[in-house]
Amino acid sequence: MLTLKTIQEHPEEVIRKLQIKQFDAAGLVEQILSLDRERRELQAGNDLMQSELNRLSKSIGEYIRSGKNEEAEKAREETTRLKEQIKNRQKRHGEVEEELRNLLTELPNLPHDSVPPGKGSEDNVVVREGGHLPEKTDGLLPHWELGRRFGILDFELGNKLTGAGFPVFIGKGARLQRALIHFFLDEAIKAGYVEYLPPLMVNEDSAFATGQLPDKEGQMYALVQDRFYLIPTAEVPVTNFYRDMILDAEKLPVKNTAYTPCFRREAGSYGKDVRGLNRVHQFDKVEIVRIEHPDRSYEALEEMVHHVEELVKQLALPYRIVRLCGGDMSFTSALTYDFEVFAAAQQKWLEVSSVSNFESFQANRLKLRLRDPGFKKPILAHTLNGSALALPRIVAALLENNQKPDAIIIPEVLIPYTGFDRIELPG
RNA sequence: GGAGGAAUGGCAGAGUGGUCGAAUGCGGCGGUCUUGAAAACCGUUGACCGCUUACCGGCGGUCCGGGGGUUCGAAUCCCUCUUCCUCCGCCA
Repeated sequence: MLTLKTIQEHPEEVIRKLQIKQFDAAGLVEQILSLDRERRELQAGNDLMQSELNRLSKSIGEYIRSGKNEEAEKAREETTRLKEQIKNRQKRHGEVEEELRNLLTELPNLPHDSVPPGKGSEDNVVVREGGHLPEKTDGLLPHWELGRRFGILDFELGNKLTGAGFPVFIGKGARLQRALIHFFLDEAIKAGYVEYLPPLMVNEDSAFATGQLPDKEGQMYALVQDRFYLIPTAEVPVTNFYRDMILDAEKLPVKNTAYTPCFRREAGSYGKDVRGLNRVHQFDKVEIVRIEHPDRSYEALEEMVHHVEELVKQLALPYRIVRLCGGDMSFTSALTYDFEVFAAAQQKWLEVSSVSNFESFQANRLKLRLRDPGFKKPILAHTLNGSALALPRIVAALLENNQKPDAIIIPEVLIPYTGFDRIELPG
């Protein structure tokens, strides 16, 4: 959520910057500004009347204590009239405030100056590539075939238990999952992140604060009876730790990491790139989350990109880093880098990580602030997060890229975690 | 699941209808003293909204777990939800 102050002080800049995100904000901005004027007017009037009422109430007390019952009765009558007025105006004030809040939550975050213009993924800018693309790809099997052949991954079984998009990992396949999670967490801890194991369900307040509600409600699995939501990413619980908090600026940065399963309905995304592990409803992910001082959040973003890059490098996967264009960015992000790895059999780039700086957009909803001696009042913190990493597509690429006719070779860095260096055909 | 108790400022903890944003202690910040520090003493110490102001600031409003109610007036009374504690039952 943008702050009202930003909109009041730079309305034309807000409109111009949101154009880069392919968002026409002119109408909304105007509505917000006029509604805010109304809100302030109402409040000024209400405060005045409330002040008068408080004064009268006090005087009644004094009259009664000094035995002036007649005066007390007179003042009492006056308050009845005043109270009626206040009640009506307060109702309107409340409505205006709610409406204002609703409108504010409709505005996306402003893109950073370095965000390239563009409409969709074709306009994203590749900032760096690494690893080696496979030389020959003839005859390579896609990972869903490999999963079946090697007996490590079963989609039909998941279908039977739950439905499409809930794969079951078996034997060395399951072990590989666990190894990857362990490896990713160890690397994050080495880089100074504190590990958390949070709840996998959150309440409405949490879902609202990180922006899943109200817009992306349809993307989450809801537990209707208890009004909980299954988390679509660890970002939700781990960022919500800091809801309604004022942190000491000196105690920054906050660097947290968490492994969680993630649950996504993926409504409306059927039909394209959904085969196998490319898009599933439940998957494992290690997330990194940071809370930073506004002065150094972009420095932090670069550190996070570097961290994720080291992970894909160590896994020896061909990768590229793209800076998302305005039209392809998320609602809440100011700047996002996506990581893609190349899956040799599908001959496709698969997104495995998204690293973003939300600046103060998320902090404003969270009411996450910093006490900085340089400022009289608490200032909004900056929040960032990134996947480090999401498992299914990493597994897809590992299987496809490391396949031999009779085995799948495990990357060296994972062997201490898996306890084996290859997955062989079942006997 | 049953019975009882509780939720107050960064923390501890007083306050059971009016002058209470709230005693007191601790912590934090500033000062006196000191070569420096500690101790002691003095002062100060929340968030949000609005009006005002060149700035310092000033004025008004809201906030005592959340929501609703009673009352001229609520931290205090009533209803409701949430969380925590004690006891009993059940259970991994």
